Amino acid sequence: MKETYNHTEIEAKWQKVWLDGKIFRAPDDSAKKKYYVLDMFPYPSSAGLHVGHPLGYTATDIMSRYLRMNGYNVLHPMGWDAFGLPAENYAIKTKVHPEKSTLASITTFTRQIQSLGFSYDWDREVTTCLPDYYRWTQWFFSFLYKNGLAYRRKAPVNWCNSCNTVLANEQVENGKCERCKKDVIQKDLEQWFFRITDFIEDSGNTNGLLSGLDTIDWPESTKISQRNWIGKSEGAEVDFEIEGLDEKISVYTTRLDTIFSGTFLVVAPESPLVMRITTTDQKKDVEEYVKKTALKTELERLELEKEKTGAFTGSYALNPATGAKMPIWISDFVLAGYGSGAVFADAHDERDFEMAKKFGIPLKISLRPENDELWEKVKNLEVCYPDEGTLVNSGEFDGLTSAEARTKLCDWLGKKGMARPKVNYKLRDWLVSRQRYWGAPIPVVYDDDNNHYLLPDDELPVLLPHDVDFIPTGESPLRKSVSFHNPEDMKRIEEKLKSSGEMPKERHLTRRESDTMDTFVCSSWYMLRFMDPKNPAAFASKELMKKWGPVDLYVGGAEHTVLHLLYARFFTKALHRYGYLPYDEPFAKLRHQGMILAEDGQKMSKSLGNVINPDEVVEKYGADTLRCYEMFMGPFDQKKAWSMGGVEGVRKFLDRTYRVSLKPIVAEKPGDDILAVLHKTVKMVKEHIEELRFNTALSQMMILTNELTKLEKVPHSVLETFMLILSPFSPHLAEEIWNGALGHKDSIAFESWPEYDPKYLIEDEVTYAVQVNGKLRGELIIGRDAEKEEVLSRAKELENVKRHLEGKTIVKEVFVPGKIAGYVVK
RNA sequence: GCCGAGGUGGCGAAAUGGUAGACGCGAAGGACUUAAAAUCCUUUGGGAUUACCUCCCGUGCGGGUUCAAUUCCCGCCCUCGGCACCA
Repeated sequence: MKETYNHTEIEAKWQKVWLDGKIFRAPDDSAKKKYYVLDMFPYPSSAGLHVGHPLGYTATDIMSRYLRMNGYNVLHPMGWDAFGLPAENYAIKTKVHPEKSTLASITTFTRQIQSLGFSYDWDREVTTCLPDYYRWTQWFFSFLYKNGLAYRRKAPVNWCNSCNTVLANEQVENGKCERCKKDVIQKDLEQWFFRITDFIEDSGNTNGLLSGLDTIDWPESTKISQRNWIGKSEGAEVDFEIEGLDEKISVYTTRLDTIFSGTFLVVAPESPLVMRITTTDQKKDVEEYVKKTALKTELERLELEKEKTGAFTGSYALNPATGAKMPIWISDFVLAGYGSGAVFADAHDERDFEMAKKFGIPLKISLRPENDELWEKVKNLEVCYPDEGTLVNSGEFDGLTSAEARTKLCDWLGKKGMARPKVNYKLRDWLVSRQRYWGAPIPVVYDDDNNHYLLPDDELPVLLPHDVDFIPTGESPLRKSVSFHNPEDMKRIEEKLKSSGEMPKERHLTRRESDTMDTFVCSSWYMLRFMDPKNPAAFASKELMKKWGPVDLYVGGAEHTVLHLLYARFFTKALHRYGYLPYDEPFAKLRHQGMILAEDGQKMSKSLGNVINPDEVVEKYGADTLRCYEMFMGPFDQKKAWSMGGVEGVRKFLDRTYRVSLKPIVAEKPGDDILAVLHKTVKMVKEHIEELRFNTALSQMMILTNELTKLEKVPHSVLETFMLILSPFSPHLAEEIWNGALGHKDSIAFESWPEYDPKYLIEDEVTYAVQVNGKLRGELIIGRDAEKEEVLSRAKELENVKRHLEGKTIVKEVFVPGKIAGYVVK
């Protein structure tokens, strides 16, 4: 071995050995117990790898290497989430085809990831933008369609004017597009949806998206986010008759206890009901208001500070509890997509209260708060009281609490057929069609009457054509592609559809579906493809999915708490329901990595010029240093700021470790002192790896290196054990020392994880902290077997302790074996 | 507004009822060197005292439980993240 630690040479050498030898291949036929460790696969951006990527990848690599050494057959794959808008936007700007730029980015990412020495099974690499992958994405569309879980519907949808495409609810942030941060507007369009709402509750033996959360080991905060996003609420549906019309309005409420104070109804302006109930007198007002609302952006509508707006329809509904006439208004604070798009309004809701005040609509009170002072104000309609209380002005229900009243009122109205219990959810079906080019084509064709037909399975894949203009026009770029609508293909498909009887004889196919699928569809099932990545006959075989799945440990950023993680659960549950999978949750254990901030504490960004390039760190300090540094920065799941000083500190640790290996390596028996530190380290590293507490695992190994630095000669067995536990963190250096100084022939990667011997952890002498009234007053070093009486009487004799006991009476003695000797004095 | 995470030296952080600040960075001093770098050693929360023994204060703030609280309980403050007119 060389005199100095040459990371460049060492790392290149071992990476070649690992890659060429394919030593991390996960065999399908191994008898060992399986363990599936998965990273959220990256979008290969043209900016290259970010230092945030190796944080998660190092953690999973440590776990994978650790588990292999513990006898597991570890599946640890890597692939590319390669469809998506950035490549397409880049194409619009530069005319470089997205496929070209994406494949170039993948090449860069591959080189960068491989330069970090991760133990991926590269034979399982998948790339979502290649036909052998996306033909199965298309298969999933067909699978969902055939089971009634994919459907086409005209609905108000989120439209981004800048990206020229529709967006899923999950992709709208504060009324702005998740990607380009421009305003999102509402449009009525016919789009494809996946019926994710069908999987909220349990059905058959498939756990729902809600109850399934109780079966998986995920961060509680992520589970809570998913529950909130699904937004289950339990209430009642109440019918309101409309005066003079043979029509009823059904309204959802969680506050049936306030029904007696309901004085008006508010309907969403988009509701189809609006035109039917508007009287001739009010037509002008209402139409004007509806038009104005339609022009507003999502952001304007969400503006919370704004005054309530609205228009009177001229119609009246009848309160089912009191029979009173209730004017029906329209206002944009009522959401068309939730419940029935209508609410009954009263004085006990802040929004309704505001609306009534603004338009002079009469209000009534039906709830009394505990506080008398408040009650005076509430009674006089000076303030809104939206909380629960005691019923008043509610006939026979007076005196009940809100909770009691809700049940009784629902029964009472239920008997008259005017109300029933009802559960509502915020989660909507997933809108998956996008008017963009760089995505998986939807396997559907249309005829001259605009009827759609699912393509037969043998027509898959529908290849993405290359003869397209990327400039977004609001119409999908694929629409005008000539090769996409090749007459021969269309004719063949038409014949197939006609011979199967799906298509009437008199119709003709005119076009393919030109929308592509949301890229989240591609990433909803990739964890399954890794289990059987080359299968030409299925997205993955049942046997291999049973063998490898579910993912045992999934690691990625917390930004995917709803989008990807919810969609992937939905896909898994759909497959489970139809018998493809023996499990209904894709990720048994999930952990998030914290964000890495720039040295200035801000987010890394090109415009701030504070981005750290992992390539430069690898070149200057080495991959092992980068890996260990990122693990040493702090708790894995917390955000933390980069520090080049910290990088150098970790590099010094590896330098010192290297120098330890240059000392004389001797066969003689190690001393008890070094064995005590060694075995303590083995124990702690094992425990801390299992809890993903890599920072403290490394601290302990630093202590060991510091101890070894003090020795003249290094016992062979000590260095051997050290390299074994260091190898998951710093695999190149560990291999080098294992093969060089320690003289082994085989890779360290498949050696057995060392056991620690508890006998070295027990010290002959222990130090007692001696406390008087809980304050430290001295230390007592004594044999570990010393009895309580002996410890307490010896501790009492310590000079300083004596001083604090002088003139006081001992009222209690405290004894914690091996730790505390204490006296409570008065 | 609601939900979640967090607040400990000059800095990143340890310690989940038992000696607060392990480990690392930074800083100061020393050894080696012609010198520097590298390396090695020592010191390093604040204050009093300098007898270097000891005492007081100290984990966002205010209370409480306990012999003992960063840790448990109650009430606040601040920072960051998510959701947000969901009736």
